[in-house]
Amino acid sequence: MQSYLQVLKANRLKITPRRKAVIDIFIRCNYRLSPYDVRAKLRRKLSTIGLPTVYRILAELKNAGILAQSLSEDRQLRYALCTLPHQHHHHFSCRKCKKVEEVDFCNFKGISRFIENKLNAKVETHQLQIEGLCSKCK
Amino acid sequence: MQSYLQVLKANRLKITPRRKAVIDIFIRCNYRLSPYDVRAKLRRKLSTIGLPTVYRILAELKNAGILAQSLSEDRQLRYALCTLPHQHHHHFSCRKCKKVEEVDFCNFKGISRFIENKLNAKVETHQLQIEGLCSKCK
DNA sequence: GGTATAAATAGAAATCATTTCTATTTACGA
DNA sequence: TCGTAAATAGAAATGATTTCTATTTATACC
Ligand SMILES: [Mn+2]
Ligand SMILES: [Mn+2]
Ligand SMILES: [Zn+2]
Ligand SMILES: [Zn+2]
Repeated sequence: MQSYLQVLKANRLKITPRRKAVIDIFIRCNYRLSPYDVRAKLRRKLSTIGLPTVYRILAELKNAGILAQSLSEDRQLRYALCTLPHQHHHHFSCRKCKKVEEVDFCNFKGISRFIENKLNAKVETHQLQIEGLCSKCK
Repeated sequence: MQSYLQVLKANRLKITPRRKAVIDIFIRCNYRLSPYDVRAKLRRKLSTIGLPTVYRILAELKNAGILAQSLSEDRQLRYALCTLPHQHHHHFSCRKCKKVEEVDFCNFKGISRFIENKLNAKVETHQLQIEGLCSKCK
């Protein structure tokens, strides 16, 4: 937690009970959570928290590199902790329990070369979502 | 166009002016289009077309394998023609002009093995979006 | 420890892409 | 040509997300 508070400071975000509580949720269990999920969990500790506050904090933590944002199949927002914020990598999430794990590996160069050769295009970004069953759920 | 009408029949979708017009748009220029984009183009040919009709036809064509669905950065729906519906592949789209091109190649096995070994998980699906600048725009 | 100030928050309200509903029209098999 | 299920238009609803504004709070400075 301490290091996350440093990140908040580095991003000029004040250390508030709401922000600490959101980070704490993800530290305890790193699953893909919707803003509603996060609020439900927050309500156990904080008597009140507005949904706009949840949305804002999640976006701030994403911008600070603490959370990774993704979209679920129903196109709604999901967030999970990202513990490798400064290196290029991807995330694996379990279809059943929604657990998220880091995939500190990317073999995208092959496709990139393929595209640059065959289409004569310039590849700039790629976005990969990997799903399956985690070790417990499979 | 003829072969697309076959696909409609195979999917028990009636051949209507609306559906033909939508397919025609994508055949003429294969770009990532939003439902609004599609309607704007349709209006040049068809006096009236309801937005719900556009949404429904796009979803039907996606289910029939004619269109590929994706999400833009603002999380809204986009569609483009998919000319390789029965083989696993990905799509490259130009950030500037939105042109979409098939990427008939996937080197996902490496990451998949990495995950199955390191996380002891079972990988089931992956979803890859590749963006950059096409040959004309770069 | 005060205090000033900008940042953060709650709650209500707005936004707007997408979906649902229903009456009418249309494609097409018999 | 006709009957019928499918397709459509237009209005309305939905619901996740964002905006707005008055109030509260964290913290830099003394
Ligand atoms: Mn990560
Ligand atoms: Mn394709
Ligand atoms: Zn699991
Ligand atoms: Zn281009």
